[in-house]
Amino acid sequence: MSIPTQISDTDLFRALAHPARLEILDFLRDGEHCVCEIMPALGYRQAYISQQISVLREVGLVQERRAGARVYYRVCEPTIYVILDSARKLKPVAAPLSVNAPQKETVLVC
Amino acid sequence: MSIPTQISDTDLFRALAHPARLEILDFLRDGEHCVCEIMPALGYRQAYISQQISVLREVGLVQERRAGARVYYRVCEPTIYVILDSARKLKPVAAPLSVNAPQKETVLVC
DNA sequence: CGCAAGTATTCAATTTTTTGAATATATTGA
DNA sequence: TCAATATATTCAAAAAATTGAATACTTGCG
Repeated sequence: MSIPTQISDTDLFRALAHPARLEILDFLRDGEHCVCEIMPALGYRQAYISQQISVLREVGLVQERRAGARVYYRVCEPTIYVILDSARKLKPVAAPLSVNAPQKETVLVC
Repeated sequence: MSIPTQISDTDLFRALAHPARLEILDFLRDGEHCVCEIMPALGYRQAYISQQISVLREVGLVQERRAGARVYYRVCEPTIYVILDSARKLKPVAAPLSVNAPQKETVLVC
């Protein structure tokens, strides 16, 4: 119940390191949506979506707006889309690991 | 032992969701460094650094260059610094959660 | 009030991640 | 070849994340 004064960068990345949460964030790109709209769009159970959204809320990525029995969520940090898009633009150069020539040099003991 | 053809965005964020790995990435901002340089700079054990670097390697963020007994690591995806810097620029607005006025509107059953 | 729709929370079992310890591998030089 | 330096890997115990199930809460309406 403490007021989350400052969210650490690792906490933010942890929140993003989850497929369903990324789907939710993507679904909120065009503005706010309530859980009952997200549910059929992404095909998850209601409780599951609430759980994941609560993680996004904890790190301050989304904000809620109550409208009757419904709660509309919206991303309150547009910067996360910069982050998401940058992450997806990363090249898939994951492997090669070109081990170059030994490159003789003065070797000092660490 | 498979060739990591494509790294998912969640895998990338998972790799970033760790304080020591972020420290390593930050330390590599100014270019390549070997484990024995990272060790004293960050104050972690050798094996620990190797473990964390191996995670960064798996997602293709760093590349190695052997020079004698040493292995120099460098970030091969400069874009991650865009991501890191963007993440840190996020406002700490994590809490307020201004629950607005109910805002009467036509309510449809989901 | 009582019910139904919409949403949130709690709990437990499973899975994954973390991390220290031990050990293995690679390279260089005597 | 042996020893020393540098790095990587393996393993197991602890900690944390995931997720389904059950349940609680909130709102509006009759």
